[in-house]
Amino acid sequence: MEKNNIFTISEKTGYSATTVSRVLSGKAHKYRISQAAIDRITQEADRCNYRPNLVAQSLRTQKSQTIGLLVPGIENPFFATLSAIVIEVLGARGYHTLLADSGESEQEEREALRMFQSRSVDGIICIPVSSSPALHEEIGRKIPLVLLDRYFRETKLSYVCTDNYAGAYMATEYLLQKGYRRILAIQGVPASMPNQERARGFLSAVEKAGASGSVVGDAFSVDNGFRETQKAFSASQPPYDAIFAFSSTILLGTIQALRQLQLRPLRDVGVISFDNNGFLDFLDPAVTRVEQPLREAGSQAVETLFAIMDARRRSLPEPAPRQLLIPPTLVVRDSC
Amino acid sequence: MEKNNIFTISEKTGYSATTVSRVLSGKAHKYRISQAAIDRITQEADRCNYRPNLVAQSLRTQKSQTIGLLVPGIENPFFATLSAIVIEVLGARGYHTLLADSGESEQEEREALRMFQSRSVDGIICIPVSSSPALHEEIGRKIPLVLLDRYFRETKLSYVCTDNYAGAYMATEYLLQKGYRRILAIQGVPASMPNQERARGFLSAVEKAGASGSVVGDAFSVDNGFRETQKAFSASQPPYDAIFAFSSTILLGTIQALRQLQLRPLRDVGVISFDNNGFLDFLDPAVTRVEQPLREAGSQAVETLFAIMDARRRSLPEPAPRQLLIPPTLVVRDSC
DNA sequence: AGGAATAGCGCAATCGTTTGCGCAAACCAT
DNA sequence: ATGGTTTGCGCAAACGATTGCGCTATTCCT
Repeated sequence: MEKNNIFTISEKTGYSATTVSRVLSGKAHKYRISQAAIDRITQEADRCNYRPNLVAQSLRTQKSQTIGLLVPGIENPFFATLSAIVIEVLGARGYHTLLADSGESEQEEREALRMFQSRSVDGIICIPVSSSPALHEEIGRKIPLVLLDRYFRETKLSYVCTDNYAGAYMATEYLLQKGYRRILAIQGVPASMPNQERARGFLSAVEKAGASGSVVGDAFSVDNGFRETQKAFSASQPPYDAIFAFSSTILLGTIQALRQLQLRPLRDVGVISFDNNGFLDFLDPAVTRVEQPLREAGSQAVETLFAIMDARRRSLPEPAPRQLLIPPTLVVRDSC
Repeated sequence: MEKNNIFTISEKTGYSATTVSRVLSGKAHKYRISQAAIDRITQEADRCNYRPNLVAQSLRTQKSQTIGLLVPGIENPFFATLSAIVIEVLGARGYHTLLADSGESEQEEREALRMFQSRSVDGIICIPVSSSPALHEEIGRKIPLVLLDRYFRETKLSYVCTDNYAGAYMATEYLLQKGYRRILAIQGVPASMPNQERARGFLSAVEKAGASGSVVGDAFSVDNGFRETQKAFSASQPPYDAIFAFSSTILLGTIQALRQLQLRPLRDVGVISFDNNGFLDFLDPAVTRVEQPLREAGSQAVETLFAIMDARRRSLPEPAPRQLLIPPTLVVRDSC
């Protein structure tokens, strides 16, 4: 395992480490290095298969070509897809991704953010867990940071999120238009912003139409969907004619419960869901749903991050935070 | 953004940077630092909220507390779950994860591995894409490396994979035992090792029972499942009474095709699948399947990696490669 | 009292790059 | 010949930590 750095190349070629560095980092022209030197050095570099030590490079330049991505649970297909997109888009720009998973724990989130800092990542994309923006804002002052998918109500931080209000409103309107009048919405974590917005959208659509609707539940889980559905539909005369599941996990619980109760989606009760999940097409009937434009969101987040990074690099005045709400789309299938 | 390193702490406290470093990296006792110094230094460190610069630390110690994880597509729920587990287990050991996604491209895989090297990660866990082990073995000589989920037939590298042969054999036996005699297996990428093993397991079970079976298809995709199913079952007297899908994506295609052909799983044709995917429980009927023990695999991979890292650290003779095939389990549901 | 042992700490080199400055040689014009 | 540019390159100081070695007091032992 002989070493292999700019000094070894320097010795072999007779040029100084400085010149070697300049050639190999592509600054040859800027420093007017002769063609002869360039040729000799690059030739030797290939020969010994030289790769710059990125750690040393980072230390010196204070840039790591790395972005920290913090997600609350990569096993969730929603976050997995989003991560894949972010990683891909970053890769296309020559950046690597340090991925941390907070597992929905505020504690873990704090640690991950600190770790990103210690590691001097060049930027952070974060799907936050905590309810207070304090830490994020503190970190955001030092390192460019963009929130993704979730945001804080009052914050100067940039974010890119789904317009959950609009999505829920749209879904509810669709149900109403189809003739459903008594709608049960099963929500996820009540404290989370996306959930609140969905609830708000749902309720305002219901109210506007003068229909009746209630919001129940407390987690983005299959279990929660199951329990709430069972509770609501075990009466012989259920007070609802449709269900709006605020996530695909909730939906699955709902489906399971309905099946147990011998009720069929569409025929006995209208069903609509939130979330992208190709799998919903394979249920019978396929489930009508509100889909978030993940690719759009992921690349906008990266875009926004790079804008901030760029401004800081040139020490321009920080641009106004870019706070994007991307409208989701209604994917119509056969469940209502 | 005032800086905040061992020198600033050194100045504030009057101790040398050396002592500060020793205290803050927990080596105080080893170097017999006085309690007074320890107290003063840690106090100052908290006060200014000091975090060691991990980049500098890595450069000096040649350890990064980072593992490179290379997956062929994080948006695939299977890899997403596996990644989540690996990340979690690594985190519990105090390691961070640099995640790269090869997107099933050999080119990307090469670059990612090189990048890991430049970054001096302490170890690599890789779900490989390429068919030749050459590069992996080269890298593996320099950096501890473990293959996960896929492996190379003749290699000295350690790996942890599902015993796909056993899994397919088990599934096929189950079908046979249920009375199915003419089984269609729809496979994924024929060149990939897991696929070959599944095919082998399927065929040998069929042969042993003297039943009839064929293997068709060429991709782990919904589309492939759809096409092959349609092709095989559009005749009025289909030559098969059961389908074995080699992945859950293939299965979905199959379900779709059957639905179009007005055939029902279980009633008209037995269906069994490979892969973990909780969603399979929500199809109607729920799909019987061969599930891989992902948690087991993920943590065994980490375990194995650390064993190699440990041996190298103490420059012990490299232990014999650990090559694990983990038996999957049959999850019985209602589709056959 | 004299020497050895120990406790407590610091010097300076090191990891591999980058970069501000400056220096010598070559070239050009007067 | 003189002075001014331009060309091509190298010195040495960073970046922020770690660590082998050694130095000075103090304590201990006989």
